[in-house]
Amino acid sequence: MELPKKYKAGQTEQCWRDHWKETGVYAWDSTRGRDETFVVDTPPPTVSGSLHVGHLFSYAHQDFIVRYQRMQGKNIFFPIGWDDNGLPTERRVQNMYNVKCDAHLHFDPDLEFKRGRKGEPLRISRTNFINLCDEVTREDEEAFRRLWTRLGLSYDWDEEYATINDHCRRISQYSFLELLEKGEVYQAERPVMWDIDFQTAIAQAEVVDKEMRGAFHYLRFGVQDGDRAHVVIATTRPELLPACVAVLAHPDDERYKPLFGKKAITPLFHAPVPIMADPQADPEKGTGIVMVCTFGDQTDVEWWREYKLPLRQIVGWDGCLMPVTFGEPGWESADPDAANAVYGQLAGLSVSKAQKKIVEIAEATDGVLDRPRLDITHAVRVFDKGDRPLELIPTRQWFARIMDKKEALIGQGNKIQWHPAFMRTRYEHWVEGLKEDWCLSRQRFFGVPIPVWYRVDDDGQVRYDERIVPSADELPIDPLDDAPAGFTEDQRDQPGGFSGDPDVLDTWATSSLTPQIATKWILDRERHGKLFPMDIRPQSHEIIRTWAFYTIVKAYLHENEIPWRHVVISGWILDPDRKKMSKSQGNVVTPEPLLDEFGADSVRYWAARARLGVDTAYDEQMFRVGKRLCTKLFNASKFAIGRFAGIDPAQLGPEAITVETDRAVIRELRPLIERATAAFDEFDYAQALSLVEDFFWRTFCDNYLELAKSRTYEEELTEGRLSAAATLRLVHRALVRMMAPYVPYLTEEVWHWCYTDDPGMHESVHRSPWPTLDELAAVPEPAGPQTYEATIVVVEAVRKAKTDANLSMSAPVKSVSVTAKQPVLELLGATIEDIKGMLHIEQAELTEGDPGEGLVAVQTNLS
RNA sequence: GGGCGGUUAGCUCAGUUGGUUAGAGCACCUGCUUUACACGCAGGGGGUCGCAGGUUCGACUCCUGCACCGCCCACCA
Repeated sequence: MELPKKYKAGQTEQCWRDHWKETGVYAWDSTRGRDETFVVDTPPPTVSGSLHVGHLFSYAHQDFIVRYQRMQGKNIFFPIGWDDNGLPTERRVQNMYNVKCDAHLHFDPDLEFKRGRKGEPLRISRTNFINLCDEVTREDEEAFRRLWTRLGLSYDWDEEYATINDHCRRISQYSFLELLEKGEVYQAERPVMWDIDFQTAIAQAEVVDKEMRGAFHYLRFGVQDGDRAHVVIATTRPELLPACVAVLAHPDDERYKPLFGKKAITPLFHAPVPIMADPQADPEKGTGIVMVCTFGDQTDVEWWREYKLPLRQIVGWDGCLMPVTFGEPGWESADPDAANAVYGQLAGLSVSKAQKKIVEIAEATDGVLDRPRLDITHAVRVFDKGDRPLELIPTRQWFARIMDKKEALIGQGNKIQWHPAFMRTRYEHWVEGLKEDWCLSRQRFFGVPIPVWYRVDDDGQVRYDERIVPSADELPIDPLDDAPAGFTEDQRDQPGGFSGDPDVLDTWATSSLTPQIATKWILDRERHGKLFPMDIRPQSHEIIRTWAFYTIVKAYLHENEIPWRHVVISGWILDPDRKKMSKSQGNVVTPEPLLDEFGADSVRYWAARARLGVDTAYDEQMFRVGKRLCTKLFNASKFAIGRFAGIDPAQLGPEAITVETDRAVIRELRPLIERATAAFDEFDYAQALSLVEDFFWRTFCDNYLELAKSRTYEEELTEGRLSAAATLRLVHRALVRMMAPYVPYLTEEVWHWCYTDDPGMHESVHRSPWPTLDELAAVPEPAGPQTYEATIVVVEAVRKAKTDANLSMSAPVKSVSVTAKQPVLELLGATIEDIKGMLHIEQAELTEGDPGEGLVAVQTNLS
């Protein structure tokens, strides 16, 4: 056999990719049982984002675990999907094609689109829009597919899905309908968190804090029938003054006690509002008395509900102030003309402009402002994909009941093993901190339509309480394009007809079903039963509150189950300044050039060095280290295999291992296998790698290969040469397999040089069994436990002597005298010939005696 | 404000249930063309393990407090 001279990663990778594809080495076997199957709930990457090295990192982690499990004989279910629905894609499609989705339009199958079209945005139906999104994401998916394949991720590509395809829509809509049927999903009209740019409701999980500049404005409210003329209220939202419905202070607050039960008069709008006592009012904040508006913040909503205050909504869906008229019912004012004169200047303005305007007006009006404003910086709530602060706007939305299940959901979290374990706490705290039911509906387009129609009564009013739902076998449907059974399209939005729900589901409502999507759930209950609950969910920590949480919710609501037994959490890749890599930060490193330069195996090595849950600073040096390991493995393999290649494998069984040095190194291999296996069983691929790498480099290459080398060059097929050859084969074959999860290309290459036909092994290293102690059981233990250690002590002493004399390792040594106590001396007697051969020692003298400190005392005589 | 992580060599990180002299890789220094590999080999320098207490025969490891860094959550009149 002619082995290649140099290791070239790029050339071999493509060859093995093709080979794996042809042989179906990563395919799931649907006939095998659940207990011998390892099931992964793979995260479907958001395809509209840009690719960066962080992707390689966490996806490699999953693959290490999966490849180990596969070598443990497990039937692997490792699907891959693409998360393509959602806002980022919508935005890109709108810009690319200059289109705008209009939910009132109908699907036009003949519509054609051109990129970069000028002029007014073309209004198109939801179905047309979704098709367009679908088209665009297909290109992105291709980029991911190429990258994942290059990285050597061992997916079963037959299980590929995309969250917007018919299958996912079917599963997602079915989930919604089943929960509706169970009463776990309901519709309600209530104030919800609302993004004024995307003009949609959002859920608590999508809210983030953002530091923004603001100011306290001190407004003088009049007091009816009071001893004092006014109270001063501090507010950061003066533009909401027209929406003020009450004024509150703490019941024990002496400053305001006398005012409770009386009415305050709002400045500028002259609206009488009740002054009430409430323990939630904090005397320390602002001036200790607060105005309740519909709605400034979550507490306003609570007070509004508790005290059944009237609704005075002024902020519309677009974040602009709506027209209202003071003096009309619900808009009391002691001076409607003055109020309307002021409000007339605000109506139509955005909240931020309205704020500026009302402050101007207040400044120009006597007795409104009590003192100059106080500039502050404070955190406000914004949509995680948005920019401007959220508003609370009363709208009709769909919700899933989760508030009544917090305890149960924490219980579900406790049944799951989290890796690292402390990540469970994040989950728990998130569930404990939930404030509202999960808002499921979004006023968006590229998503899974809510599969509901409503009756329209004879007066043309939509009757939201009279729902029409499709049957399971009709799914997926789009209620804006499909008519419900028993109706025809011309009855849409007509008196006596029907109307389709215009909204789509939260993307998480679909993403939370990745297990059910992959198992095919309702479509194939038997298959679902074989795969669910799954074994692991790999993901990153920032989506514990979304993806992990919602998936646990769905599994609980549908089947009262946990979705998976383990959650494994990867850390982030940070840039060298320890900032998270993200497109918006402009600090991303694109992955393809790295794969070109270092090869997939080296990049995987870099990923494998990082433990679960630990953020890692990007360091290109690690790719070089990985590449070095690959080169070393290549060269050592070439050498080791070359030393036994000409010998009939039948002669190289465990019974051939007769020399003490060989038995000693195999004794060292045993704990390595045990410890690496234990680490991998805990998903600690980083620890396993560190153990294997250390053994490979130091014990195998630096020491054992050199010790055995002289015997392997013996001309006759002596017992010593046979023993060395058998040991090289046994140890090397184990090490290649233990490195296979990390460096799949190179190990497959090496495997194919000589191990494919071994009994008990597989054609592919990736289907060959992970090493076990059983493989070594037939090799006897060395005479004593310290053979290897004592031998290395001697070797190191002689090496040091050579180095101190600035000599080459091949320089001859006249003599070495070794002093040790009897049992150790005897062990050394069995390996001394190897030591002599390794270090070119002419004469060695073993003397019984006290070595002083240490196991062995060594005296080296160089010349 | 609450919580969760972290703080070990110049850098990046290991350190198994407390037990000799705290490890690795990178970087640095010295030497070595040695028939697998100079992408290598051999050797070396470099750390009072964030700070202060405590428990213990013994603490990087356990407890308490503090400081700093990161993250999560909350507040945000």
